[in-house]
Amino acid sequence: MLNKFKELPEWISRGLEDLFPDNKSDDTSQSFLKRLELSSIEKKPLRVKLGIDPTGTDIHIGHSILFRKLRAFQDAGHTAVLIIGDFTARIGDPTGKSKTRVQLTSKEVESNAINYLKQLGQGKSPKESILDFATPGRLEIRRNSEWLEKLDLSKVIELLSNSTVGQMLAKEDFGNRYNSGTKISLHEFLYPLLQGYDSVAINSDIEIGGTDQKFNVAMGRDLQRYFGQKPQFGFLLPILIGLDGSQKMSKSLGNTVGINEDPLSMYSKLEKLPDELVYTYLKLLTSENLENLSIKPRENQKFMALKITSNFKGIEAAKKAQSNSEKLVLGSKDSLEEIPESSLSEVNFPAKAFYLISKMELCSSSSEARRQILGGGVRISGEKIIDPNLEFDNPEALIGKILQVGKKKFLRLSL
RNA sequence: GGGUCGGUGCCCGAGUGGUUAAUGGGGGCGGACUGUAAAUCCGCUGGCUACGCCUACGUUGGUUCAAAUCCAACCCGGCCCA
Repeated sequence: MLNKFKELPEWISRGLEDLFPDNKSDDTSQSFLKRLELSSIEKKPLRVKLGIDPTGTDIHIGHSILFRKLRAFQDAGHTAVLIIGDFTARIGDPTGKSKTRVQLTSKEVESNAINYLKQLGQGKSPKESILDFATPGRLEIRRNSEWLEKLDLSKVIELLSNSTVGQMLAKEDFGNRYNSGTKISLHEFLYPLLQGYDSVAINSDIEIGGTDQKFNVAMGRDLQRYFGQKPQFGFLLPILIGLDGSQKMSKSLGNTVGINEDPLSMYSKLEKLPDELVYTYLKLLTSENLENLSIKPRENQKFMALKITSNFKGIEAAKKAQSNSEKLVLGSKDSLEEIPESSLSEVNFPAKAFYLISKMELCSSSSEARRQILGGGVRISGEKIIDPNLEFDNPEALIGKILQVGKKKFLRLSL
């Protein structure tokens, strides 16, 4: 499958799912290779667009595939144009949605945006960050309210005239929703056009996106041509399947690994990834050679988890996470190097077991805590407790002990 | 705007006056097993320092000893008509 793009350098083709247009002609708006050549002849970096809508607060490793590719372009000397969709976030990308998205206020959007940039490594050295924020000329950060807010109605109508209802309904998501009788608000039709107009506003040469973005990216080409620009290339990367092994990684499905999770949690989630996905994760999220993987699935899982974790957290932290994770499984929690400590100061004594657990935030509610105890999932320093009403008169008896719910949630009690 | 159908717990979906925190499935969580997995089996799945109390079936009122279930108005969605 990599053969599909065999004439392209590895740093470009790795993980690439679709590149369009992909003609062999000499036309620099039809052949990606020619466009690349032109850029190097003219010594003019390509402008590589990636748009993010700051709708949530956490970036997960699925998103990072796109950023990794963007970074690869930066490292090759091109200019990454990161578009913060502060305006479009207020509409909400209908892509992949089965219902209308909630609209956000501009305040929420801005604080999300700042959070995103921080997660991408703003302020850090290129070595430690996901994108290169530091090298001059490699990164341009733009907010699309800059130009979208200024569009007046006549311009909007002009944009709208570039597309048809048939085209919109041909787009999978709209089509499905239309056919299943789910609401589609008119303003949602504007979204692809606005995203496309972003490409015009920044004069992009390439737009990076997930495969689900094909429609929107293609719209950018149409509009660029309409406005007399050389149309961009669509550079589509796969949508990462989440930890559940079946659905795309997405926060609302709870199958994500966030890039600002602590190393142990990141590693432990990754090391139990379904076997079928291990290869894909290695391909999309690391630069490792995929030729000589182990024949033992378990080894590969660990290798993958280690590599990805060290990508985000550094090799030291990743190794530590691996060894801690192993100890965790063997049940010898006492020997763990890093158990998060948690203070009992919020707990009123005498305290019953279920109350203690919910207060320590190992369960989401005291009822939940009660159930966990009854279900046999709670241990104090390795010893299973079965009575939710077990009472502790004072904190002294608990200090230093490890409170554990299930296999993954635990902490050491302190004053 | 008119007609019509519908809005139930994380999701889907039963229930159409009274043992109801509400059948069932999915998902999730916990336990056993295992490769820390998958598959399988078992249990749990509103909240509250709890043998009791509170909040829940679009919203607000009403009828009733009693309502998710009946009535009214309103809000939201689908479809048909304009």
